[in-house]
Amino acid sequence: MEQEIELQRLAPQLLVREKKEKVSRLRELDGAGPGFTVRLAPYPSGAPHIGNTRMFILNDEYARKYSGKLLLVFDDTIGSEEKFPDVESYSLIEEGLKWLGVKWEGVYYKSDRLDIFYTWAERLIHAGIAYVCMCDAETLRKNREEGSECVHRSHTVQQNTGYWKMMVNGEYREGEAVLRAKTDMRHRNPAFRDRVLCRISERVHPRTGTKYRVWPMLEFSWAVDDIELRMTHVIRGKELVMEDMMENFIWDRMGLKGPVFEHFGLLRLKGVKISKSKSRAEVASGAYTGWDDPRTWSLQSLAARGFRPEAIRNFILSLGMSLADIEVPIDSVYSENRRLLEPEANRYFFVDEPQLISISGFDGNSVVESYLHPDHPEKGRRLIEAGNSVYVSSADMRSFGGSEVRLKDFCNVVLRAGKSEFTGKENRDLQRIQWVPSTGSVKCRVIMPDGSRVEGLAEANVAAIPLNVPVQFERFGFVNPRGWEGDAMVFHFAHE
RNA sequence: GCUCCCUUAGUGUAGCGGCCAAUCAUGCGGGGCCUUCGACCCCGCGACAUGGGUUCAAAUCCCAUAGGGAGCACCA
Repeated sequence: MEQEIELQRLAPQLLVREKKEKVSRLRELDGAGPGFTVRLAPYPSGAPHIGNTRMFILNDEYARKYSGKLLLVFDDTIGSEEKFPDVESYSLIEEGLKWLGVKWEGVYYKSDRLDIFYTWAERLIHAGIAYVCMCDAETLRKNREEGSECVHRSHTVQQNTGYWKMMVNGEYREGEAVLRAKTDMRHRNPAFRDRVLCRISERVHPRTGTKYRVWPMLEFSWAVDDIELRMTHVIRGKELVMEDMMENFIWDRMGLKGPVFEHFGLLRLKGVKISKSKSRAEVASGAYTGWDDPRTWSLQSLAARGFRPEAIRNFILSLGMSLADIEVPIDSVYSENRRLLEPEANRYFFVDEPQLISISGFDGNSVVESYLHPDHPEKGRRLIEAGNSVYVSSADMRSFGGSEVRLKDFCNVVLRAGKSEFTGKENRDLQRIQWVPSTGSVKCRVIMPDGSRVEGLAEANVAAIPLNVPVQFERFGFVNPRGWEGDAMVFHFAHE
């Protein structure tokens, strides 16, 4: 402390703290340079949601950082009973990415590339790295547990080539045959013992119908496409590390060099439940308003709430590339967005659960003038016609009933249900509450993040505000005007 | 259970053998300002999981322990 005082006397300039750059720099990736190429691999089974944005933004951000390329590769293999591609998801994803400000060049579809996968499968068979296995799922599992090899493993290349042709030609039914990699049946990780590369599915694909029945597994399709599409890096969540091993195994055996793998840890948002399959069902049944329903947490729903894409990006970048699994409160996202909305959103009065009071001792009407934004007077003013009866919110009545409050910008009253006494117009340091006139106020319906609706009244000025430009309902929160339902104006609630 | 990963203030995060008496944001406490309980400004609080080792020197490298997470078989 003494030293600091001394330093202050001798060289005050040394004490001036430099404001560090706020932008969090992403760490450098190994081997990144000219030609840097990464890919985005969304699975088209619904709208993209906030949980998917980490992958989107990190890939986009690194592609920009290294002036590289970002390819959009729809990972639309056939999936499973629970997880299957659907046709409207493709455009939902592109729409979400555009909104997020992700820039990609080139769109690819795995479902267009089956012939390439087949060619590679044949190469693996010829190289003796892969074989057709006719064990049923149960037997396969049992053998893996025991580490024992089945008879199919020792078939010749010629036999496997024949079986493979039969698979592709439809001579086996779903579940009757798979293509497996000859990794090692005694590998320490049981899941790695002769993994399945391709399997048969008789489901209908939204893009290719029933044209193909043999579909690659994720890691095989990427072992192929990370080479074919010339990726230099793969940035993916760490839940996919085992897939790296499988891709590397294939490349090693074929004498190929693949991209550098980079991972980020799992991100959980505290207070956010996302279930894509549930959202999909509720959107389809009409229980949700659509993909803009806040309960989907889709990018469409965030846009509807008035989120700025930069807020999401700043939030994701603040987490960096850490491998640690983290749980971050959703409020962190809100505070990033508030930072952007606060200086811009105009202010209006809104009362939730309106309750009418009359003001005794106050005669006549007056016109109240308020700033659209208290910190930016240059944005102008708004006028509210005030009379001797107004609505206040029931919550304020409960909290402040009986005591003197200031009806903001208007007058002071002792707040009572029914008759409240006028106590003056001067601006004293009282609890301030919002209010709206008894006539001419606009009925509002605010859709909350949990899907519930808050009904209330807002000052008449809101009827004329542009849609989809977020405003602040003072002491209520930031809301985004979306349109009208009959005589009620509909808003989506962003956050406080 | 098996395989892999992680651990720095309440929550995130920077840190890559000496520049660390550890960064930034948020949070919390106090004060200021303002016609919002919002925003802004100022001051303060608060962390290297534990134990061993390597080294002249460890938040940083190695080992063990504890805690947390993920993956686990024909989903991506």
